[in-house]
Amino acid sequence: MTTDDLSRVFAALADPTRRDMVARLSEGDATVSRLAEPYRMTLQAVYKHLRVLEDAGLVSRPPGPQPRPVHLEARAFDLMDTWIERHRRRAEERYRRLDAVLAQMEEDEHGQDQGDRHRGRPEGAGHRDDP
Amino acid sequence: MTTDDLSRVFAALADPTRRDMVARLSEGDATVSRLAEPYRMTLQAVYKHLRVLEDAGLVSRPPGPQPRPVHLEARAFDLMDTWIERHRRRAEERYRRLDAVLAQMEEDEHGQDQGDRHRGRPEGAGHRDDP
DNA sequence: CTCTCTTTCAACCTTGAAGTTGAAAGTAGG
DNA sequence: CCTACTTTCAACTTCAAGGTTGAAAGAGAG
Repeated sequence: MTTDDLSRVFAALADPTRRDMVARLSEGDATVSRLAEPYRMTLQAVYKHLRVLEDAGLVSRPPGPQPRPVHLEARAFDLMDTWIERHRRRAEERYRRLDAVLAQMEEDEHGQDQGDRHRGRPEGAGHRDDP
Repeated sequence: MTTDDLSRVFAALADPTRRDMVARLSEGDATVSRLAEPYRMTLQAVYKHLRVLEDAGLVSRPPGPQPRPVHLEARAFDLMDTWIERHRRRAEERYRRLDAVLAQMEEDEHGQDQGDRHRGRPEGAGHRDDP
């Protein structure tokens, strides 16, 4: 089911430790050992967290000489941002247009599936994250 | 460890099904059975997902008569939004001010822990999500 | 009252996430 | 070369997340 990009980003940020790492990296790149300092955790665990952030595209580590610094990829925020904004906007717009709400209520009460609002949904397979 | 609010919201949206539910709810409230239609999943599973969304504050279900509709709480997006924007901004600002980067590099090379940047972290307990 | 639909509770299974330990490669620098 | 630090690989534990089944309450409609 190759978890999609969005899922990876959200999941990555669902962990407080990882969020803290991102927060600190937003103030500047850092070596892993330096990054790991605050946490009561094995170094390997920190590397694991970094892998998750890396797989989500939130962080990069340029190849090369040994102490390779961790770098925040701020562009990775865009994915979430656009998703969130899209739906926030949809919801707010709907909230403003009262008529739409009323139409919805009528449709629901009459049970007539004549309304073309929620028709032809894919029924099971593909979701509709980013149409 | 009472997972904090942010973690709950991010975790809630880390699941494709749940994200799809939110996407559809952004177009209008819906009854649970209607919401459940597209998914190849037990009704109980859908209720579980709704519980997660509800606990995250992303969704509400007014008490009252039986088919209680599910409603998107668009305000719940604000939490994530401010978090994301805060760090995105920090990162971008840092990127613009080259001098800061240079100062950082010097500090790192000299190894002087005189910099008050990362000092006195709570060592494992409280993180610094929303100072 | 009874039948049906909605909603919830509980026990269970399976899988992945987060941590740990232990050990092995790389890559310096002395 | 040897020593130390960084990075990764692998096996193993613990526990919660997503699903399932089965059954029990609540609430409306006949």
